[in-house]
Amino acid sequence: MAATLAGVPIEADILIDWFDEHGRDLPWRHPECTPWGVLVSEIMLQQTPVARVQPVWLEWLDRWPRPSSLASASQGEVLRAWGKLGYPRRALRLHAAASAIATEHGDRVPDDVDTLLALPGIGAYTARAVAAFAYGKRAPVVDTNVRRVVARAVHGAGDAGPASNTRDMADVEALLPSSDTPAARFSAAIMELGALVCTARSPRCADCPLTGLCAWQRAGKPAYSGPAKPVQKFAGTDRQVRGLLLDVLRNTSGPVAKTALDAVWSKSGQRDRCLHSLLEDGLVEQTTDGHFALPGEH
DNA sequence: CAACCGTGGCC
DNA sequence: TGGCCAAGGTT
Repeated sequence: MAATLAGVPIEADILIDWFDEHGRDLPWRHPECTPWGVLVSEIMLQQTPVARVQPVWLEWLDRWPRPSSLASASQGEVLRAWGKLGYPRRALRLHAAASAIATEHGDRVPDDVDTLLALPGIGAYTARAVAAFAYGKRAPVVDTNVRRVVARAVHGAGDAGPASNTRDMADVEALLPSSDTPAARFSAAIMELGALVCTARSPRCADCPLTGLCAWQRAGKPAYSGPAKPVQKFAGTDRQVRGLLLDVLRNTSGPVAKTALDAVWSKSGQRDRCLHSLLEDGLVEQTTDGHFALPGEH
């Protein structure tokens, strides 16, 4: 079934040629972008769209051009600069990763997957994305875009089922060109195809370079028939409340009294639970006089 | 493996 | 309007 795409060099070239012509001009793809810049982009892009990441990324690289410069900032400064990208624990983990890189790796982002995996906030996807995009290495880079393209083009399914790291990486491994540079370009290309053409909602099959090779296309584009994808609620959840609490601290220069935090959510039980969880996560600190502040800002 | 962790835009 | 979706990771 995967035989149509098993002739790797041809399909890889098709995708790479398409990417050369249609890939977006993103700052972290510029030749002068450092591995550190690539790492910062990958962390910011975890579950956050490119359009919101780009301006923040530019500020960060200007302000903290090396891991050691970010490591020198306080956690509060980092959380403020993170702004509303979401999932602020990513900012803290990136700060911690920067410290480890500065002190244990000579201020140079590691280039091998296993070393990258040992850093906070870097998982299976990000480690391989950095190896591929920052260092031009051959590694199966599997994100939501790649999983969708493989599900369709290779397996003929309408969409990817539940993620299975081992299986998904094996699928991509089988498509990857054998040498480093083409493999890294292929990884960027297939991800970009999923982002721009083979999209989740209304894929633009008419613009797809794989039309004719795509198993889903040849099967008549059957609808997705796998298990229903879990829907993440947001309104009313702790995630919303934590976000509201943190937003107060981001928008205030110094420590705030608890009454200021009490104003953002009416349910006191949930409010307090969320404040405690933020304290436990190190996203908020309490001052000696009982006020609350971003970590390291008092 | 499932649940949890922010935020905003789109159809 | 509200569910879906967005370059995941950790527990």
